[in-house]
Amino acid sequence: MANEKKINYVILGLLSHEPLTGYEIKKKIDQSLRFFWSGSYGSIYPTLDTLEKDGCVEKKEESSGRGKIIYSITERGRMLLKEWLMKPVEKDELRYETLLKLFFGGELGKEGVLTHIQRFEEKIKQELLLFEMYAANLEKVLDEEEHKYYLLTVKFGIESYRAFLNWCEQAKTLLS
Amino acid sequence: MANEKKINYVILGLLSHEPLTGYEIKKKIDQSLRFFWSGSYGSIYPTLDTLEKDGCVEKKEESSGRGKIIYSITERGRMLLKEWLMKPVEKDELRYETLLKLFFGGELGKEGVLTHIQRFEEKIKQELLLFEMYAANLEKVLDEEEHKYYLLTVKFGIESYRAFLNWCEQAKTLLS
DNA sequence: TCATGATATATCATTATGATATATGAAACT
DNA sequence: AGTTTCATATATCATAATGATATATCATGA
Repeated sequence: MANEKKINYVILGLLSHEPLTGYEIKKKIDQSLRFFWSGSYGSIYPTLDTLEKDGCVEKKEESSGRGKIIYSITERGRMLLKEWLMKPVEKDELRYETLLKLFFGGELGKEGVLTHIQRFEEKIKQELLLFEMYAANLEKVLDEEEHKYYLLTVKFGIESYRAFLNWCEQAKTLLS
Repeated sequence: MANEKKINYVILGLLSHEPLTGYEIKKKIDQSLRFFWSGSYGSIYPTLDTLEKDGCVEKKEESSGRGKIIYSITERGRMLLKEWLMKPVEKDELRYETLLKLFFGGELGKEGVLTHIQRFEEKIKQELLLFEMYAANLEKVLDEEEHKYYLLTVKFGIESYRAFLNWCEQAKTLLS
C-alpha cells in the first residue's frame, strides 16, 4: 500500500500548474522543490510514459524545432492528484549525512567533527540567503494563490535553516 | 563515486560502538538514528554478508540458544569507517511529503492544507517531547564521550522541531 | 498448555538515484 | 562563415534501498 510511486504525484502536481516537458519538470523540481523533494531523469521519463498510457497526462510533440514533447494533465490525472493530496501524509523524512558522521564522532575525533559542523554552517548560510531572497520576491506577488503555497514552503526552509545555524553555535560551544 | 552504499558505514559505525546482531542493528537505527537516518532489513542482512566477505566485520554464531549471529568490527572495517568519516559530506536531504502536498495546495484547497498542517503539528509536538526527554537523560551522562555526540544530534532535533512548530503558527496565520 | 508478542534471519518486487550516452538549438567568438 | 561551447532535451541502466512478507524461535503470562 505504501510505495505509491511519489514521482507520479510530483509530476501530476507540476503539470496541474502548467504543461511542461520532462526536462522542464526536472528543472522545476531542482528549483522550486529542492528544499523538500528531489527527482531524477531516470524516474521522470519512464513515469511520463506510464502516466500517458494510463491516461493521466497527454503528450504533444512539437512539429517544428527539435520536436520536444510537451505534457499536460488530463481530467483523470487531476482527479488522481486530488485524491492523493487529500490522503494523510505517509512519511516526512530527514536524511542528514552530517548528523550521521557526527553521531560516530567518537571514531572521527573532535577536530573532524568541528570541520563537518563548519562546512555545514557555511552551506546553510548560503542557502538561507537564497531563501530569504525568494521569500522577499514572493511576498510581492501574493495575490496569486499559487504563490502563497510556494511561500509557505520557502518560509519552512527559512525557519529550519535559522534553527540549524542556531544549533551550530550550540554545538561548537558544547564541543569546546 | 557517489552511491557509496551508506548502509555500509551505518553498520560499521554502530559496530564500532559494540558487537551486534542484524536485528539489533535495525533496532539501534530505529531508536538512536531515526531522526536523521533509516535502514531496512532488506539492506542490513545482505550488507552484513558482504562486509564479512570483505573482512570488515567478523561473525560469531552463538552455539547455544537459537544460534543468533553476532557481528563485530575488524581493524580493516574500523579503518574504512574512519576514512569515510573524514570525507566531506555528500548529501543532506530533507524529504517532507507534507511540504510537497502544501506546495500543490492550489489543487487541494485551504481546508485540506490546514488539515495537513494540523496533523504535522501534532506529530512534531509528540516527537519534540520525546527528544527533550532524551536530551535531559543524556545531559546526566555527559562524562562518556559517545553520549556527547549522541546529545548533539538530539539537540539538532530539538532545535529543528521547535522551528517547525514556530512555522506551523506562521502558516496558519498566513492562510487565515 | 497455549496464545501472544518480541527476537531473529532472510528474500524479493518495486522505487529511485546518479551516471552516462546522444543529439539538437542558440549564443558567442574569431 | 566556421566552430566552439553551453543549455536544452530525451533516454537508459547498474546500483541502492525500501517495505512487505515469510519463517521460525524464545519468553511471558494467563
